[in-house]
Amino acid sequence: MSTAHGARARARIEVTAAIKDEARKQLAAEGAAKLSLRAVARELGMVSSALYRYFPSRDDLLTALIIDAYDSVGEAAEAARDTADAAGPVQRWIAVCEAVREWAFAHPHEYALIYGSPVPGYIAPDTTVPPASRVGLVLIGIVRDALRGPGLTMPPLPAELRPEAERMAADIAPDLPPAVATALVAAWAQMFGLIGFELFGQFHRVVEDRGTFFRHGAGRLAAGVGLR
Amino acid sequence: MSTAHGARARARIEVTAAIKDEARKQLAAEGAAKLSLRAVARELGMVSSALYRYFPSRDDLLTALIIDAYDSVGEAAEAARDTADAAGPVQRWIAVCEAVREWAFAHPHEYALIYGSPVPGYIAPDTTVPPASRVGLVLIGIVRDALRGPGLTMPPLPAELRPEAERMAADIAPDLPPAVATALVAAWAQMFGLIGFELFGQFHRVVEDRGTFFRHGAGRLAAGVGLR
DNA sequence: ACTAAAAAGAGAGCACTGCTCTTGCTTTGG
DNA sequence: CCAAAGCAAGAGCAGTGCTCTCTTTTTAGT
Repeated sequence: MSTAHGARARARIEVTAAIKDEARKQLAAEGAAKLSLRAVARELGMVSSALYRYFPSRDDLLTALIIDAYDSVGEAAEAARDTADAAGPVQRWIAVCEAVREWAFAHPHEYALIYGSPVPGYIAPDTTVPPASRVGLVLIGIVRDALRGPGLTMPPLPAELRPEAERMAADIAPDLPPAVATALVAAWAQMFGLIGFELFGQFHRVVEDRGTFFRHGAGRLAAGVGLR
Repeated sequence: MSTAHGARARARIEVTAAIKDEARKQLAAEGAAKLSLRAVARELGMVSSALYRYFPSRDDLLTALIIDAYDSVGEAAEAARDTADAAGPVQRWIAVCEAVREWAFAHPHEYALIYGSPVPGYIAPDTTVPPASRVGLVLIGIVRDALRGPGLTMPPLPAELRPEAERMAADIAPDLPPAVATALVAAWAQMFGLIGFELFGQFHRVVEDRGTFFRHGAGRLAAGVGLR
């Protein structure tokens, strides 16, 4: 077991969690750029150098927060999918999109951390890949179900894109037609375009009734993938 | 004239430009977070406090760079529109999208500055609004031209979105049908979703032939607005 | 059960940051 | 011609990430 190694290992887990919690608090309050190791340590009543026993650098702390954020938004998407279980594919798609949007507005700085500009010089380790895929996998699942249920309207696929479309489909969802997989990836990115523009203020003085606007946009994305 | 105020005013303009140039250099090299007033001053052979005569704070320098970046990408979009003058609306739309994408990859840190996460605590002054509108205005212009030329396929507009759609159209392009204006705003945000995801590494191990993928995506956005 | 090794905390220190304040010098305009 | 405004320089403050050394505590092997 992981608790087999006595009191020290247990303490380590607790301290690590406390550091992440405090860091998340500061992240939510001030954003990633103002997240300070020294401030975290100060708040926890420890000296700054002691913190380096748990996270070798500020970037490592950020990486931990990034993974947690991906898991958090992924969980929100999965929960929305499960709640809208009985509804049709389009309704479930929209429900998931709205859940992601709501998560983004509840955790703006964490959203910025994972979907905004990457911290300069920072390179995400491969550890972040699986958590980062969760939202995409939810969307893939909805389309997959639709394929076995009411079917899909096949999106267009020009000849020049066919090789890449087949490669992508084989990579991310071998049971989906290449045209659908391609449209899905595009819709996935476009959804975050809508959310990001709204969250980062680009809709200022442009869109007012943003909830309705987004709901309609999400529906059109679903149509673009072929859901009906 | 602006040169009426003698040598001192001229020097001020030159020094201001030199500061912005050096700042842009550092921005391109290391990103906004590592842009340091002291380093800029050092490189220019002046002491850091002297720089505050030109920009009252780091944020003010960033604001100047943001405005320049918006103007730069706007200019790129306008140039692409003018070059593709003879082509049809869809071709011109795609040309503009590709120009924006190319600008983004030529100036990744400037792109992150204006379309990525806003600097925490930073609030964009209204001075940035007109430059920020230029890309959108180019897209509006293409759709407007299409309306007077080959016509448009009207995008769907649900009843619940009609009031907001009419508000938006009146605000940004009174000569466009509300359904078109709404689809246009969405397509505008979605295009930056595609570009941002590619630029910020979300397509890592997902999309390989990204140029072809984007070209097709831009075309589908055009279709979503009703261009044909 | 004892001891060598590993882990953890504390503190000082380095090089850097944004920003302020004071002190002189130079250009400008009445 | 001379006061006023503009500008540069330097010192200094409070903060940052990170490293190094020193001491104490806990673990693990014989």
